[in-house]
Amino acid sequence: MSRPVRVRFAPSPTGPLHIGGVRTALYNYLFAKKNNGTMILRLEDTDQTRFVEGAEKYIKESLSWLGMEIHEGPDQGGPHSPYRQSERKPMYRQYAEQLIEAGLAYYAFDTSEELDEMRKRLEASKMQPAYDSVSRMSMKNSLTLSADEVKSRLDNGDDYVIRIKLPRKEEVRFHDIVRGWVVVSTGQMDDKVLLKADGMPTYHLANVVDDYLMGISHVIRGEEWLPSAPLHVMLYKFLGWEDAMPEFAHLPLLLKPEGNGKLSKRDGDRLGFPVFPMDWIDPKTGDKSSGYRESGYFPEAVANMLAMLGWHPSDNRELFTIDELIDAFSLERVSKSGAKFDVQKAYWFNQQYLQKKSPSEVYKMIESIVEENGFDACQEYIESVVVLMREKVQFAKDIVLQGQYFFKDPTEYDQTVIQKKWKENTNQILGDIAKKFETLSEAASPEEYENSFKEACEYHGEKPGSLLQPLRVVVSGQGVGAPIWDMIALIGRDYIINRIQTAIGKISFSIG
RNA sequence: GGACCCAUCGUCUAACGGUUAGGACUCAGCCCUUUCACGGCUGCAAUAGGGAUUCGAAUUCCCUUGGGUUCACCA
Repeated sequence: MSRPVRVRFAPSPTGPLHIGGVRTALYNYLFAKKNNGTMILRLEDTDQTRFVEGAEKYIKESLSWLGMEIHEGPDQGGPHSPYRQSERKPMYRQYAEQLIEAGLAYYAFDTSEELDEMRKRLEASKMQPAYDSVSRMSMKNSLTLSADEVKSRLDNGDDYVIRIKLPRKEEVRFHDIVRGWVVVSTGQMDDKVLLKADGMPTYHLANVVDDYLMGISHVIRGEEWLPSAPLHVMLYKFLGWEDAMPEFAHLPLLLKPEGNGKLSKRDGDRLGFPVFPMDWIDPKTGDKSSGYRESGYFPEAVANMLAMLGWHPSDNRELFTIDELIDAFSLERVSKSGAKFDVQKAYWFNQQYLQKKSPSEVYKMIESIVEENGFDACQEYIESVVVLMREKVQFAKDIVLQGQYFFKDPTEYDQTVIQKKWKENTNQILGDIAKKFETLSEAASPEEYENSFKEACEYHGEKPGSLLQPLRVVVSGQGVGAPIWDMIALIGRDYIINRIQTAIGKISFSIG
């Protein structure tokens, strides 16, 4: 009961880390930190055919971007090095052989053609196409072949795999922290391969052996592993490690926002939101998948959002820093059902974090965007823009993109506002407003601009409200934007006067 | 298809067997701001269906339906 909490995140470096995988990592991390435990990163790279250049680096960078620290792993080392399964290859065979000696596993020499044939045959007779306690007796393995033939095949160097020998009918039951008791009969399972012909272990063997060797106390992983969990339980039993078996927690899946099924790479492309934590360029095809980081999301916002997709505290709180998540997290409050991803909610989370950031933090994020757009402004000016624009946008970059008028004169003017608000004398009044502004000092306050504006309106007998939108359009080109007087004061008297004069030369009143 | 998992507003979710079934996102309206946004208030909106147990069921049990995962020498 009181053994130290040791959890692992065990991705396969076959591509970019999926956002669902990120959430699995996050839950592992939160659980570890909550219980003063250890977070281990283990690379499950036993399939040499699926190795993808850069995937391991991508995984580590993603975790680090989101603020998850790894306590033991390929980079930080640890008492159970190495942490890449390919480098642990020699360790697995002995356990497979131990099972053979105990009569709990066997050699199988079937070719893939023979396996296909067997499956087709069983399917044709409406049986489950499984390599199980029944069908194994008609295959080429150390259960059916004579001891001499097995030995000669082995000595001969023939290809073989090692399969687990499951009892014909036995109930396997285990407890899952999020799902309760799960019961499956071995009659429904098949004799899975443990050691492949290339000498590498399959996931099942490697996973169980490593979890045992590394003292893993809790296996927290996606629900897609639930069907193979009984096999893992059998392996613990067969290897005599029942007492050290970790507790299981199978997490609900992240589902498509619309329609059915698991969230996939294509959904992001189609619906316009990232499915990956960071940008990823496929080294083979060159295809680019966009990530949260490059899309302008804050790592805290992404972590917060992910945490709330499948977990919920006992109160109604939704905004949590990582430390607060650690404090509040518990596996018992993870939900059972899959969660559909909601883009709107993701925007909302990001917006909430944007509001909390200090101007200088936001400045750092958008500095490069200002430059990329060819704008020239000092930090102080940009930070003032941040203060005025921050509440209107969901992403920091939109401060620049939607507030371009802070950095350059408008070249186009919102036509719908012009059509709606312009009257014969509008240009004339705007011109008078510009003249009023000329009497102000260069460092005039927002209030002074506002008063001058009101005086001009009054002089013409116009309600200020009817000129407010036109003024905004000639100054910014847009019908909506930052608070107008603050905006004008920040841009500066001479620029504003110039903009008004340029605009009234371009905009003409027309009836209809 | 077999096995397993799941089922509360459109979405994420809350609710010791006793609540007018709560919150958040979205949407609509109002207030604030002489615009927009933020914020505040209000509204729309759910226990998949059927049985059983119980004084009482969203909550326990069974069936149906629906959805999901998984059935490789991939993880």
